[in-house]
Amino acid sequence: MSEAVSALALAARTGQAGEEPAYDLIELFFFAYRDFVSDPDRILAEYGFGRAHHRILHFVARRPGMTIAELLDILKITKQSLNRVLKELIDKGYVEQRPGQSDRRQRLLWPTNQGRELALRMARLQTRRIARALAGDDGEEAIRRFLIGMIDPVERAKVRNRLSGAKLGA
Amino acid sequence: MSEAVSALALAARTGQAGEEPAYDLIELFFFAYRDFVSDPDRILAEYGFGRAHHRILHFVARRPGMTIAELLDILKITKQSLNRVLKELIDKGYVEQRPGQSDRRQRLLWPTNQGRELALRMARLQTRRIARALAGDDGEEAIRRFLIGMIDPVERAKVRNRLSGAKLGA
DNA sequence: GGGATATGTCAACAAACCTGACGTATTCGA
DNA sequence: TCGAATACGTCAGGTTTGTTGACATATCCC
Repeated sequence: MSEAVSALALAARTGQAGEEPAYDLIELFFFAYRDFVSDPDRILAEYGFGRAHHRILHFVARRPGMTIAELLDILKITKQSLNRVLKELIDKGYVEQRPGQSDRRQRLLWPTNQGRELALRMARLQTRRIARALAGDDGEEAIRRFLIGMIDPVERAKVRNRLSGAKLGA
Repeated sequence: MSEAVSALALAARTGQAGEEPAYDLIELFFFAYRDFVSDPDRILAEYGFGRAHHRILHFVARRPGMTIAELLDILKITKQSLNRVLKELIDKGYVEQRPGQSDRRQRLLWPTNQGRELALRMARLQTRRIARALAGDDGEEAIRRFLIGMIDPVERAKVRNRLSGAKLGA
């Protein structure tokens, strides 16, 4: 047990990383993500939605009252790209727009009940997969640290704020 | 230390998963993957390639002599979709096709030197990110278990075989 | 009042996926 | 040995989701 640190983590520490690429982790990450997004895909198909709809709905449901600008910064896509998909979610009654209180140029995004339910349904499915992956394991904190570490340093602070501040923006 | 098991892992154990969705892990996974694939994106742009090229080249470089069928099973896309991108990689000299020895219907895929180098360049970049994420952490095995657990059960055995058998198929 | 900001929109295009149908070469089993 | 199954390629057309560039509108702030 407690078998010191892996060669990779050690290499990172000493600064001499990159002898042998971490092929297994690279591929595991690919396979894990491939299947992770396949869960919601099945539900979305029932509604005639795609992955883009899921991403938007998820963040709107999690952070009610978000601005367009913040959503763009999270998704890293253009506003034209966002708008096409967002419009469908609004037309079909999953998301609503309300003018900002302090700044009336903003059109804050809110989930409808329908939207909240759909988002929750997909989150539950993904949670089931995560729970299964964690079953009987006590390394959850290590995983959290790892995932945070995978994020661009510049983005990391933003993500932390978003995670802790979620749902409080309401 | 050794602070028992998380609520989520516990819920998975006891079978009563899914009270509260694991929003933080869901989102961390999204952000981590978003940035993970952005590394190779920059390199690919130099060559006029996209993410699809990367995935194909990666697996061909890792498992020289792979069949089309196996690649399709890994990527979970249609052969028409694969072929368009694969053709470009062949035309530009990053991948070669050779008839199978035992079964001459097969057109086995091999990386060229050029292809191997490009694949390695991107793998190194992703490894650097992974090494940074693991720096000073001893939870690498927990992460590996987690990622494997995220994969569809049916696929898991295949992935295990692929990981351990990689590069031996040559 | 005028510039910056937040957002929307029109148009054209590209990457990367899809379905469906059909063709060819090769293998394998009755 | 012949016919079905398999491995792969390809033609055609469609969808989703991203892009760039340009321009319009409403609001805020100095």
